[in-house]
Amino acid sequence: MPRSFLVKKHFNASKKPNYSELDTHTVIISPYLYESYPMPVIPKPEILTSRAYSPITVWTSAAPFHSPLPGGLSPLAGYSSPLGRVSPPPPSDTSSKDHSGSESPISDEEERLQSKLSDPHAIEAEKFQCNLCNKTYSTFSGLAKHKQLHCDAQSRKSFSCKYCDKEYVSLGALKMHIRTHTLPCVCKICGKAFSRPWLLQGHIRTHTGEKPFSCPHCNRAFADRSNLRAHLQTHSDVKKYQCKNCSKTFSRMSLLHKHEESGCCVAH
DNA sequence: CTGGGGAGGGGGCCC
DNA sequence: AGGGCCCCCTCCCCA
Repeated sequence: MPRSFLVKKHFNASKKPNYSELDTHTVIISPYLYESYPMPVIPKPEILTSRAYSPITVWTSAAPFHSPLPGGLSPLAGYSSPLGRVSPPPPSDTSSKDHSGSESPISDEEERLQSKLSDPHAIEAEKFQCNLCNKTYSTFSGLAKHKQLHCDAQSRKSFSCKYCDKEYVSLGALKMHIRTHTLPCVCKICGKAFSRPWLLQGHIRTHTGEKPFSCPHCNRAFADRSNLRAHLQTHSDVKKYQCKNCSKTFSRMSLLHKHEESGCCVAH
């Protein structure tokens, strides 16, 4: 079943937002790709190594998340996701690895400045100087503005997405993320749009029926390597995901979650 | 209800 | 720096 609600269709180009700064050109896969596909080769059977599985991942608040953004850098107000899926407000997105959700404590610099403010002699003795670029300002507000617009942002290497509230440490990572909003890779056959070319190529296999990933145990074939990997779990006596209470193993984390939600953990 | 397949998303690593 | 690829994950559907 097509999951069209997950992707954006660019049927009407006039409705495409103007992402002039970071947008990438729309990628149209060459017709040759629709006609002939290089057959990926699996050199050897994929055997998943069992590893310790911790069913509950706890994202600690160790990593500081500096939330205040200058007005010009704040996420677009009222932006609605083009993905169709209506998401809850970002702060509730606890699954994201990019958000710790914790507020950073007052920085040393802020503390120093606050102590200055409480000490008039200190204010008189020296100008307000940026500890990063050594620029001096006659007023605290001037320094604060400078730091907010310049040095703090640079020192954090914080690149904020203008379509959501995610932040990245590099421009490259931000550009990669923005593709998930702009979806520049469009399927020539059905018009579905994807963030990356290889996602589009995987989608094209749904049209061609190509299944280059074969199971070495049962000769089933899959169009997606991840799905083959999940399938291989079904051949294993001991599955990858284990219930910490009853030790029953499952081939997928979702099945383990269902098992736990069904009351196993309560029963013990 | 459970297990599994299909389809797709996102971050990280490597070249 | 950017693209390709890999891995892990999620969601939906169906037998």
